[in-house]
Amino acid sequence: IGESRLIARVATALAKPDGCVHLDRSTAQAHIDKLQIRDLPGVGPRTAARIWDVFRAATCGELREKVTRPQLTQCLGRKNGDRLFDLLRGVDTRPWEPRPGRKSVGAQVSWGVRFDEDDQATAFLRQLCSEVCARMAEYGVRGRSAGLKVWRAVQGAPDLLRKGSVGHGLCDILNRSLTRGTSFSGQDEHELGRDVVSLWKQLAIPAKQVRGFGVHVSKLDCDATASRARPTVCRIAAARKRSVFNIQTVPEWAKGFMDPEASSSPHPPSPGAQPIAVDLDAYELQIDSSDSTAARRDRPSAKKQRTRSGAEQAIQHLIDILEDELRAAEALAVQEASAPNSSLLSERGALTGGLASPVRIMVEGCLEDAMHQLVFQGQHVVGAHGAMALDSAISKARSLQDRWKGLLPPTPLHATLSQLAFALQTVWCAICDNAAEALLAVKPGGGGDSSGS
DNA sequence: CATCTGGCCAATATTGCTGG
DNA sequence: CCAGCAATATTGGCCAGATG
Repeated sequence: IGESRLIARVATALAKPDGCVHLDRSTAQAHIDKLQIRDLPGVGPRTAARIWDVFRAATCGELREKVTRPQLTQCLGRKNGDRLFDLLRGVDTRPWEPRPGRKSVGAQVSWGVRFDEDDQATAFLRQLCSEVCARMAEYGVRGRSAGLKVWRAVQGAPDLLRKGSVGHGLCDILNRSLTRGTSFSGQDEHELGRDVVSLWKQLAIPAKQVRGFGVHVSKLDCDATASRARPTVCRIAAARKRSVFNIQTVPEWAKGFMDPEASSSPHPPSPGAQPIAVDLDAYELQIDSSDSTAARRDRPSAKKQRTRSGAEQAIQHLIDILEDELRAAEALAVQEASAPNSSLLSERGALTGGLASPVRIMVEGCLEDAMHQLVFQGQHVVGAHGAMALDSAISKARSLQDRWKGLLPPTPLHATLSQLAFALQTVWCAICDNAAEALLAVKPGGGGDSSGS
């Protein structure tokens, strides 16, 4: 726990395993000084090497003592130099956005890729373009820029650096892109393929040296909020029926969930069931540091009070909703157990071989302690945290709330519960909306992990 | 011995900065 | 504004120690 993302990250590292550490700015500095420069966000191997070449500094403490802001901006550029100078002092102003809007669509394969002939590489690229177009069509976006990424094997690199016989091993990664006046749509597979293949030909790399390809379309001309990054179960559920999933507002489908007329769900919710959704905008949430800076002195204490109590209300609100949802889920489970063949889900399950094994949904919150594992068998919640029931998970959330009260700034715990709600909401949507199909689509044939997680 | 739990890491999917 | 490229974020697979 810290006042910035960087300090929270340092604290998290100190807290492992199985603990929790709260660092304020003054105590954080000593820990930041010990970090390797490479450990700072935004510093990769090239930047770290450059800093070593110019300043002969390997740790944050060394660099902080040796270098002025102008020296750093001269070495790394204005933006990176300024940012790194601040990070060295624990100042990290990056905002946290749980689900930023999508800005590109792509697909890449860099595992198990081997070609003998150029034609094979070209055919593979066209397939990749086809996949990208399918995703663009699914998300309903168009884009003007096509990008190609190529993994090229470093000649003579030792096999030790390769995982198994099909890993990409040590590679140079090359990027090329081009921007057009008009945009590609999901139907423009041929045009995208033509542009990407021309970028590939410009590189003139022998097909035998290729270890992977990536194709990306960016400069999207769409409502960036309409398609969220990181598609998982919710994307599949959403693609089937719903258009937007956004925890910050009550989604349309959640409203529909309450109205049997508006939903094709085979399982109309029991009377009184509430969708798990919370309007975060209704609460003023912010992380307060515990030190007394001028900014804090200037801030009215009444406002601080409101902030904290708003968050506590939000947490309570979420818990109430979760408990309502649990009751509704239990009622539905009982109803289903008494007439299993009446449900569309059961029919689909029979057709596809059913969900033979439980489906586990992992929910990771901001706090390790708040990790929950929900287990579904078919459409029934059969456990959480292994044998723990869903209500126990909620009890655990309650005990966490008590445990951290007074110590924890409001946001992290609230975020944890929001994420739990998010997952429940997503899963609940999927369950009510042909879950078997959606979940089997996630992992066709249920291969891999025997529990189908 | 099976399951739980936490952690690591490669693969995958973006995002954002700099220099021209 | 664009191309090139470095870096981050997220996911899933796997593993090993702990636990019952």
